[in-house]
Amino acid sequence: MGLVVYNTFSRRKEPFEPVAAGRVSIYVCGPTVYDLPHLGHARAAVAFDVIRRTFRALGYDVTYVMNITDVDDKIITRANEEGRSPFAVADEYTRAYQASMARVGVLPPDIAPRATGHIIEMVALVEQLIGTGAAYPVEGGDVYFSVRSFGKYGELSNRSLDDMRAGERVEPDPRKRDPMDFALWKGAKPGEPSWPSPWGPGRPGWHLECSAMSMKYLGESFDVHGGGQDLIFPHHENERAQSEAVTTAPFVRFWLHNGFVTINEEKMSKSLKNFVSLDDVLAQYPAPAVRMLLVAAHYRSPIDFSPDGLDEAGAMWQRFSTFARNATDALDAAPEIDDGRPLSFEADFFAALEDDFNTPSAVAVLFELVNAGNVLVEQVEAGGDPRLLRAHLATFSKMAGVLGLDPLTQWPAEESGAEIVGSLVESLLEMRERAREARDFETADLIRERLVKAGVVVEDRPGGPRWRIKR
RNA sequence: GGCGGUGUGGCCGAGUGGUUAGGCAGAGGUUUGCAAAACCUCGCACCCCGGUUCAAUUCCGGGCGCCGCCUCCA
Repeated sequence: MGLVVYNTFSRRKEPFEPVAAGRVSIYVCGPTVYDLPHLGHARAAVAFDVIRRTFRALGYDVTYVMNITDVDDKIITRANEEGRSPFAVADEYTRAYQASMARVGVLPPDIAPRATGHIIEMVALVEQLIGTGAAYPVEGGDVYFSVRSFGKYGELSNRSLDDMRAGERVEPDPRKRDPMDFALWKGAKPGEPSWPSPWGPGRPGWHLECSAMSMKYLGESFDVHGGGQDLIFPHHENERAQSEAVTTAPFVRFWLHNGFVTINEEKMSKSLKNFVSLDDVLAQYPAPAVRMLLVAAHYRSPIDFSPDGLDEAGAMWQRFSTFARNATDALDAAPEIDDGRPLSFEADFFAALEDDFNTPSAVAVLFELVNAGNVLVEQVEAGGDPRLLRAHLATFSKMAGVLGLDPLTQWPAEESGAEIVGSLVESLLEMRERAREARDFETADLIRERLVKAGVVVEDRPGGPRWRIKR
């Protein structure tokens, strides 16, 4: 089979072939840190986290870079509103972003470069662009990129400069040669953070950092560049223009873009003020449910956010985690034998992921395994051969882990005081067992009802009761 | 207006030229002191109109609906 990936550039699926055999270099546009991350950020982070894990599972040596944009108009605006330094704002929300993403199981990138740490590289890039005639400085310390100088401008987003001119909405800056020219470097205004440059003190334009940092860490040509669909134009178009105007080499082989999270069928975004912060969602729903919601749809499709959707995703997750636990318990009582035979589920699972990271199909395979596995659990509990179940559980763990949804290795109890709660539940269950032994079911049921009310589900098993927290 | 995407059973959501997606919810059953969990069974879906074909939800053409980008945005 082999991996096939949808490339925004060609607008079709293509067989994946990396620049260097066996290795994959990935650059994903990270957040501009001026506010708390919302569900949309989580969607992008999880989408590319799964993509990254898939590459790894397929045997590639992966280098994964996600930047932090920590100098930007909005950060400055926010800092001014709050009367503090832009650096403090950026630092606060960088931490918030990293912490929130970790909560939904996103692995930290191999490299997480910050724009402000790469001013030298960016200035050098601008100098080279001026040298080739692709950029020009103007009065006021700004430097612009000349889109007309780059013949391939518009190829990525599939639009022509002439068509776009019709859509001009703001009156063009008279200093620009073409209205579509964009700023590589912005001359400093009073009160703004700035760095010295040949064109006077200033700061980098938004697109510049990604060109400078991706090429620094991954080379002039790398394999995968990712981000939200809203970044295709102008951000990625401009990045490509800047980069290739200097190197003349193909900047990126595969452009991947994730779909949006919507609310009431409308894009979630800061400007529409309809966003839900990730932390707010996590305060009400378990993290694995949130991740399940994101993984149960294809990464290029929109996902509509709703409480019902999260509840359903939570139910799906419950089925995963219940199986893992039931299987583990059944196997604990069984002899340690493993015949190491690969199951057909594994081939189906990876075939799904190799088709443009089709996580919904992959999830379906996991459910099929869970179903077969649950049947085996009962057989093993009845004294049957544990080998097949052991293989199922191991395979399940491995595959679910590729999606970042392995109940066995992830999602430790976040609740503070979990141990205390645990011992209290155990005590109550002990009393309930005594009541049950005395056939005092009234008392036994009362205890169980109270526990259920508190969010604890009790399961009576042949070997004694078992409980779990349900939200 | 330009460009891109999309329309699947109550809901979410894959996919395919003729053969079971999967899940959630719901109904019945097995099991259980009762539950929970699990298992079994059930609903015969593919926006509309043409066309190609022995056969189309799947291909082609047209139409309608919805979403996104074209300005900062994951």
